[in-house]
Amino acid sequence: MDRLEAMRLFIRVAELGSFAAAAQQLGVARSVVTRQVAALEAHLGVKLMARSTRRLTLTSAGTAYLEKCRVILGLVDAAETDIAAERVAPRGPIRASLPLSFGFARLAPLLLDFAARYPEISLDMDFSDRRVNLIEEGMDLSIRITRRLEPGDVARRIGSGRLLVAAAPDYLARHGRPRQPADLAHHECLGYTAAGSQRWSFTVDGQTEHVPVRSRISANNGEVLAEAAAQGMGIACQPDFILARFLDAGRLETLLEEFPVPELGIYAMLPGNRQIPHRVRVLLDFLVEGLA
Amino acid sequence: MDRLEAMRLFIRVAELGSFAAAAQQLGVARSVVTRQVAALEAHLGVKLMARSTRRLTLTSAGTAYLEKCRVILGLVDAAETDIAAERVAPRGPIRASLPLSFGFARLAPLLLDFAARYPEISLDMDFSDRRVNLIEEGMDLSIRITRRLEPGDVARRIGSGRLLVAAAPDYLARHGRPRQPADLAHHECLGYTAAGSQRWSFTVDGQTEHVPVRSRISANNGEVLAEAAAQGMGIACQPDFILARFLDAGRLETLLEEFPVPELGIYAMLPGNRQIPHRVRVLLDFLVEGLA
DNA sequence: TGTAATTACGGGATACGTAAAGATG
DNA sequence: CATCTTTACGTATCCCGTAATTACA
Repeated sequence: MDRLEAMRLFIRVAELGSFAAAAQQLGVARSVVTRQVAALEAHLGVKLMARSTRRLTLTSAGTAYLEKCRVILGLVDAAETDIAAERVAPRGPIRASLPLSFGFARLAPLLLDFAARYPEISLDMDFSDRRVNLIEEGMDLSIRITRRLEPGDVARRIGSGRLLVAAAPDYLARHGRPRQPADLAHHECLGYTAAGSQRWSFTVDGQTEHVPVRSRISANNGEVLAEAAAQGMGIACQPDFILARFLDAGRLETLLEEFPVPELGIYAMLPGNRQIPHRVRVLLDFLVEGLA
Repeated sequence: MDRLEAMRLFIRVAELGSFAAAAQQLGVARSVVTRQVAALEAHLGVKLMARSTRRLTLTSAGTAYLEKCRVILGLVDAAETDIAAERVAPRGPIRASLPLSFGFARLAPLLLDFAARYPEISLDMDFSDRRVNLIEEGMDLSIRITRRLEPGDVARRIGSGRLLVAAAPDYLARHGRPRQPADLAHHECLGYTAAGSQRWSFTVDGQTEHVPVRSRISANNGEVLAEAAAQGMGIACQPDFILARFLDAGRLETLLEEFPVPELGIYAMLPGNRQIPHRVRVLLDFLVEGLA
């Protein structure tokens, strides 16, 4: 039984004081009203109204229930009205800051689809890897790929990634294949930024170990480092979505797979002090679905 | 579609992050869950969750709607829990004050039925016609028959009555039959209390007219006055429920029917300053139904 | 006796479960 | 390829509207 519909009928009957009038007003047969209200009463185990052919009176239970039905149906309608606002064609500009490498690797095709799908939204994308202060910059969102959020961050997780360690086949042929994380100390390691000493993290025997690695080359762009590794310049540790095409092409192969690297979260950092515009929520939904 | 059920499923899916888990937990087929959520989305015109075979994420609309669903279903459950309280067998004493005449005419059989129906309720009835102060007397209810309530009264209308003017056939044969209200001035009029001068009200040409009538006999008991009229002592103006058995027996016949007398309300006066006990509400419902 | 509520009943829509198909990691 | 979601499909159930029945003033 559809209880919401039954409640709607019950309210009308109570308001109009008549089954027949309620039936006519709602455009259904009289028997429907009778049965729905009777079913409601059966479900509750209580008579809601004392009826005769002439007069109709709510019982005390009916009076109490009537008010609750009004509240409930009001909330249902309100919820649907709010949802309806989500359906209007979103429009306006979205200013976003995206990591360059991630942007090219995964976001660009998605954003093209999005632009085609929502022609009324203009995208103002800043493909830089610098950290952006959302509020001062007036940005709507900034995508950040990180192991964990920091306290105070307001963000929505829109996807996941995993760091992989990989090198070119001929590099491995020349320098040997590392068998465990500690072996990396003897190799040129191509990680994110921060030249000189770095520490990469691995899970060894269920424990996270931080292994110091040597790196002479650094860059703030994963694509560049992946390309460097593919050319045999060293061992790269980069997210799967960056390495994917190199791996597919056979230019890189993964290493140390039995020592997993912590998962990366892909987050849309949001301004915490203002309402998220509808068009931004639409974009986020779109990205979540596209990155799934 | 049963939207409440769909909302319940949607909540479970969102909580468990899986259609299959929700289906198993609720003991329905997976396809049911899929269809219900899809139907909900179709009804709202919005995708509530982005799903893949591995990961399931609420959209922004879904997040907002989820909270509303929780509130709504919580209210529905609360309403049904409250109603359930109405089902427990009522018990305890009810102290009531009843007009003697009305009590005998109409209430006595109802109260007998009530006592049989609810053996755990004891009835402490004060059959007097004096006006009772509910609060000071500790009464649960006091039945009053009146044209209208006074400001500040707290009451529930439990029935209706109508004043009828009637006299015995042989009285009419001896004194003549009044044709209009003004004719009553020449008759002994048996009304409620207040001996000497009284005014009875009639509707004449759509206007309410107050007709002065003469009365030498008064009583605070309608049965007594009706009996007096039946014995040819005058013309009675009493509620239909009192005159009924005299009329049925042919001992009285009605007069001036084309001049209607205002309707009477039968009210259960209630204490306004405390909660009405469940057993009293049950009695009121019972009386409403019995008097309909 | 007439009006309103209820019940009976037949046809049609709807919803379920099983099972196959599709998608995804 | 294993798992989860979705779709296809046949069946059973439910629900509606018409019409007969009952209750009440």
